[in-house]
Amino acid sequence: MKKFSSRYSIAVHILSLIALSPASCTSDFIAESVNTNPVIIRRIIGMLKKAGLVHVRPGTGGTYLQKGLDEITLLDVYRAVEVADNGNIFNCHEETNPRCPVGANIESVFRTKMVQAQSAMEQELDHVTLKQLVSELKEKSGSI
Amino acid sequence: MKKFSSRYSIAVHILSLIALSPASCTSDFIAESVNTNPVIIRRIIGMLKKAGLVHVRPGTGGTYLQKGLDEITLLDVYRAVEVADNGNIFNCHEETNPRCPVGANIESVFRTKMVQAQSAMEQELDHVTLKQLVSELKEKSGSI
DNA sequence: TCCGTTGTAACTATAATGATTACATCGAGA
DNA sequence: TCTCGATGTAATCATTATAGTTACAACGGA
Repeated sequence: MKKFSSRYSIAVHILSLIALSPASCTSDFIAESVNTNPVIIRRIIGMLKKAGLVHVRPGTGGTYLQKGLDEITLLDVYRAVEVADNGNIFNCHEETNPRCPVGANIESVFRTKMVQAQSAMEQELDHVTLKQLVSELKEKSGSI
Repeated sequence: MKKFSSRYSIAVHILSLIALSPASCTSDFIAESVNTNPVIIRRIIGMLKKAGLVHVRPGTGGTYLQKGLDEITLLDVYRAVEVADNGNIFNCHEETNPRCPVGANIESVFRTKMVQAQSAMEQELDHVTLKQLVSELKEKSGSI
């Protein structure tokens, strides 16, 4: 199947870099760490900006977190870059046959279950702050 | 972003139909309730068969559940039709810069968090059996 | 044997993703 | 003020998953 795009992991990567070295974070620098094109980085930063997570000074730039590291959760980042129209990650086929007892009711029953499952996932994401994640990165790298 | 395909909801639809009226379940009949092409149905039934959830008699057909209704959970169905190579729904960008403290460690840290979130979702799916779901369908439709 | 059904292959259209080039614009510093 | 480095964004392209459709071989009960 189709997974989530790598936008999400890249967004977390970007925010971690900003948290650790706010000075030198140009899109070129970040792109080198992520190993992709600077435009990809700028696009994702644009989403993070729109979500109010970072502030960017145009021109000779500079990107800063707009909240504290412990105020940003993985759910915030997820919502910033992986937004479906209504937020539901589970698709349900529509326009089923209304004269069939299953076709008439499958959508509402199925959706209810999926909302519960998705909520469970999002709660997990909401429990992890960027602060925790960055401190784990520091541990692993030993330095910095 | 990209949602899960509608294969999943269609698979649940198919299994519900089989549970309710095992006799008349040809792919044409099911396709009419789902409102799609019979080939789509046959493809999905093929996946359910491969997962050991149903048994199909070729030729002048007939499709039957291979387990009890209360032995099949929404997680079983999910795994039958929405399988990613390694089962992970969250993608992580790879080949990051190993000389960067973030690039070198982001993948393992990120993956750990995502596995937890995904597990929470799958546990929810595992708690719902087809039996429950079908009984809710019956309630809603009043009849059958 | 006949006919309805399944099992698949092949093809098309659509959409999301990721990469890339190009360029207008901004703003700090010389 | 002018230059230069950086951002913001449009446009294009290749790749991939999904969904729909046609076509046809093969199966098996009546």
